[in-house]
Amino acid sequence: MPSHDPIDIWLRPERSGVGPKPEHSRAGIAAAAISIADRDGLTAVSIRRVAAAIGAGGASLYRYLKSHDELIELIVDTVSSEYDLDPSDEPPPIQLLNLARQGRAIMHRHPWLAPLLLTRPSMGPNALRYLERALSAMEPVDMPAPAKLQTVAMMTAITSAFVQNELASADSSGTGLDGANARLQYLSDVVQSGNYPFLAGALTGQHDPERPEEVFNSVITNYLAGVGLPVAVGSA
Amino acid sequence: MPSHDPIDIWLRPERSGVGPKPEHSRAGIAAAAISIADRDGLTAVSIRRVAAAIGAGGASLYRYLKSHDELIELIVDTVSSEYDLDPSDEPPPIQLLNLARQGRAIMHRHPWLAPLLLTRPSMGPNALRYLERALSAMEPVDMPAPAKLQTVAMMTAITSAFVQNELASADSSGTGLDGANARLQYLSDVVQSGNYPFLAGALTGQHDPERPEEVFNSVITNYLAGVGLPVAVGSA
DNA sequence: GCTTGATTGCGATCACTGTTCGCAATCAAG
DNA sequence: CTTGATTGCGAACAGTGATCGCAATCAAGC
Repeated sequence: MPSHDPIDIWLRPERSGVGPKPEHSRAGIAAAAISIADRDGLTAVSIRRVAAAIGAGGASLYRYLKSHDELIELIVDTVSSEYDLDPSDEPPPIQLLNLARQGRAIMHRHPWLAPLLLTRPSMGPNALRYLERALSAMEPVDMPAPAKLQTVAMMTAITSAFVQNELASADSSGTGLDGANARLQYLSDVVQSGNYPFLAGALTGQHDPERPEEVFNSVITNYLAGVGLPVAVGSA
Repeated sequence: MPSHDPIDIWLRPERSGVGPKPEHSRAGIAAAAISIADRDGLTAVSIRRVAAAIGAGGASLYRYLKSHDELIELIVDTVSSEYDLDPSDEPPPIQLLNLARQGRAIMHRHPWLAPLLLTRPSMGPNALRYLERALSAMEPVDMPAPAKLQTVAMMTAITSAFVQNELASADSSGTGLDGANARLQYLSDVVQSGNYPFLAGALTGQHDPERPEEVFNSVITNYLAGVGLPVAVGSA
């Protein structure tokens, strides 16, 4: 019966102006939730914890949000405001690459973001501004508009996937204690079992210290070139 | 303090052979959990529901799994057995594309899979077999082994991202009732607001009925070509 | 054959979670 | 100054992951 879509939070006005003044705001709630997520992970972002962080009772948050899903929607859109969307006159692929690199930076700042961006549509005002900016960057490109939309969506999806890979491998090599021990033990077993010769070779070969930044650039550039936006020439 | 990594499930033997015979098995648990996830979504896969599905008490599952995370790890690896990994003598990019297409099919069969594959490492035996198979397909390719690993990881990541996009847009256009109404209402507002002219154009332009299958093929092919595996020539 | 001890099944329980309800307090509108 | 919508929130409910303790089981050792 109630549609409780994660979207209509953007249709509902924040205040209604009749009752007592709200003691909090969506922005404040979002800020508290983001700081909790940054410090303790996304699962720590519960209604009660966020409420406690702004000095409110648990049930009070439901005066500002209809559900926990809307809280997530809210923080996703809020961090999307960290994009610098100033116009530029560089060629389209360069502009898109720039947007993707900003996205990567934001996802590194907020490690919980990357998974969310892939799972949900995310249609808040900041996400819309981002989309609009990307589409305006592709204005001179000869391509049907829906295809442009698809291209942007795929680019951010690839970015998110790339960052998730980065974060996952950073985790496994990070602590060096309990987690890494079990993992190394396991992989060592895998290598020594002899059942996976190629994998063994790939795991024993030492990593080149290749800059992930460069790898990311080439991944995005390659994708864009594949859909018809080479960095060299601006039009098809 | 206990390491409860989601990995050591693969190090632990399933049985210990002393006490009474277990009434269930990891395979049975996995099958029940997968069927629940397929029907009611991933969030419905709770310890108690899976236990009830196999006719067991809630706490009994902890004799087979150390945590809910391990249950997820288990079902992810179990559906990974749906890959057909028979060897082939086709050129490497073709083989990789074939693997990616199988991955897409599996993720369509199990809509909860795509998000999971991106979030977790997933190092179970079936995942390892898949990796080994992909690496063996790239044997003739002149590329450092760790880079090959990265390439495979990125390919499955892109596949997962692509499928998540597919599933998300299928959802929004599917039911036509409560959800779609709010979404259409919202997008209509966005278009009519005039704040997002490019977005408005992209949304009003009608979708080409382009086959998603073809789009997927070209996305993967483009990526592979970008990392140095064009479909035309097999070696660098 | 019997004892021993590890192992299974599981009801009860704890600490959480999202969410709803009801009620007192507030404050703009008429 | 009354009215009525709105806020804040304690209490409660259903479900979650996880732990503990105990009865039942069953292979190994004597």
